Amino acid sequence: MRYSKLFGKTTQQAPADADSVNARLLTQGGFIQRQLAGVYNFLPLGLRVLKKIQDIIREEINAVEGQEVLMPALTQRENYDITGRSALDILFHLTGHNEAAYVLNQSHEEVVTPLVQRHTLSYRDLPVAVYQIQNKFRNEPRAKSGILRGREFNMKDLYSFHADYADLEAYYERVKAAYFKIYKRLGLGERTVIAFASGGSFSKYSHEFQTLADVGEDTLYVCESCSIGINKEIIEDQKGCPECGNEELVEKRAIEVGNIFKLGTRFTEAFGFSYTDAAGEQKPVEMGCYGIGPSRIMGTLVEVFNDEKGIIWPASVAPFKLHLLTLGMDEAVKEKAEKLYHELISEGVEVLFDDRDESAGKKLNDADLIGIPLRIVMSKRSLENGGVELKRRSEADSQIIPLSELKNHL
RNA sequence: CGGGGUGUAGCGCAGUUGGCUAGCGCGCUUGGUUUGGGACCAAGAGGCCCCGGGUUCGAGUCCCGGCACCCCGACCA
Repeated sequence: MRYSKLFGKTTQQAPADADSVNARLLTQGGFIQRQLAGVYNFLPLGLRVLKKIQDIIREEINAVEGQEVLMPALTQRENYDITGRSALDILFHLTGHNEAAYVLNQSHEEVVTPLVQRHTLSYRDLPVAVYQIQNKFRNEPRAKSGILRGREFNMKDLYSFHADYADLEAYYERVKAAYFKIYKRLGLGERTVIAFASGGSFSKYSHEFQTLADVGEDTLYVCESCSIGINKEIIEDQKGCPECGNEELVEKRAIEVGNIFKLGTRFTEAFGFSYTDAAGEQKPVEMGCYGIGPSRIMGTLVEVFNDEKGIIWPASVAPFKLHLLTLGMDEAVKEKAEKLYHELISEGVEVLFDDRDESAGKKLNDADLIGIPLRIVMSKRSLENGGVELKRRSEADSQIIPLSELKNHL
């Protein structure tokens, strides 16, 4: 991609309404554009990052036999009346023709349960797990912190259905393990802990995945030897670490980046979702749900990986693999850079090529702001020194390498 | 839902004891000179001053009403 043609450029001026580091840097970098409080446009650069996050999640959920579907955002209110959730404050309500009552889904239990029910009659159809990556709508009393807490936000939600509770528990552990893999691949593994939170009706606890960060809205009590946290909601009931009993818990701020629940029969019973077992008997279906918000992950990454110059993306989610730029007006240099750009593209390397006739300061600062992990500068000076300058965004020093060695650094 | 605040050029803002042709910085356009950490000179373009009423010789400015948005708090299966 040529930066000169990219839709969504950097801006030097921070937006007046940016209330957080992620909102400011993502907006200035040309990744997102605020529509209204808690609702954002994703520009090409931002969408590339979001898709990479989604793809990592998708791969790991596919690996635990989740099957991807796409459910509607719009649903008849009746489904929420059935489960008793239509009075939820966060639910957006709409009215259609003839006063028909609709809601925008804040979560999809009310859609997925009858959907799976329609296709699951026998024990032979169980277990089954379906998921989607789609936008959720929550009428938050106050949206805040850029894309960390939106009124419309992107979410991966997985739902599993089981013939008995033991099978649900076994699958729940598999998803838990998949989640750890996901955070590791996203570069968040080291600072993300699993936390015990209130469980709802059928299990003592649910589990949250919490990334430790000062900007976080949640207060956690962390056992540093087990990397386990306890949510503030339940600290009264839970004395000490549930794993090792350690009572020396450290208070920390964290961003909730995932949440998994054993729902039991809370929703399946409401819809009368049962199945016929091998003996011909009707049995209740046990259900679990598992969420991760890719857009919130994106915001979290910016909160955690930045410096005074801008974003420092982990390689796994960076919008491009390398940022190539020329300095100076020398025509021979420009031609050589064009040639390199075409070579890289033909080899399938994701490259952002800043081909603009801009000053060195502007181009280098833009590269720092955008935060692509690897920066390649080609200039008269670099060529005289034997090649191109290579610099990692996460490191202070650069080095000159011969063009022929560039591939070894990708 | 309480409390506070803001709507003026693409962005950030000034102008508000009523008064001239509504300004500044950045950005944008054109030409020229530049090019290793946000260059310089020159010439330009760009405004329903949130909306609707009212007062007045005269309203961005005052009054009434509305709308939108932002921040803090409460809230966040």
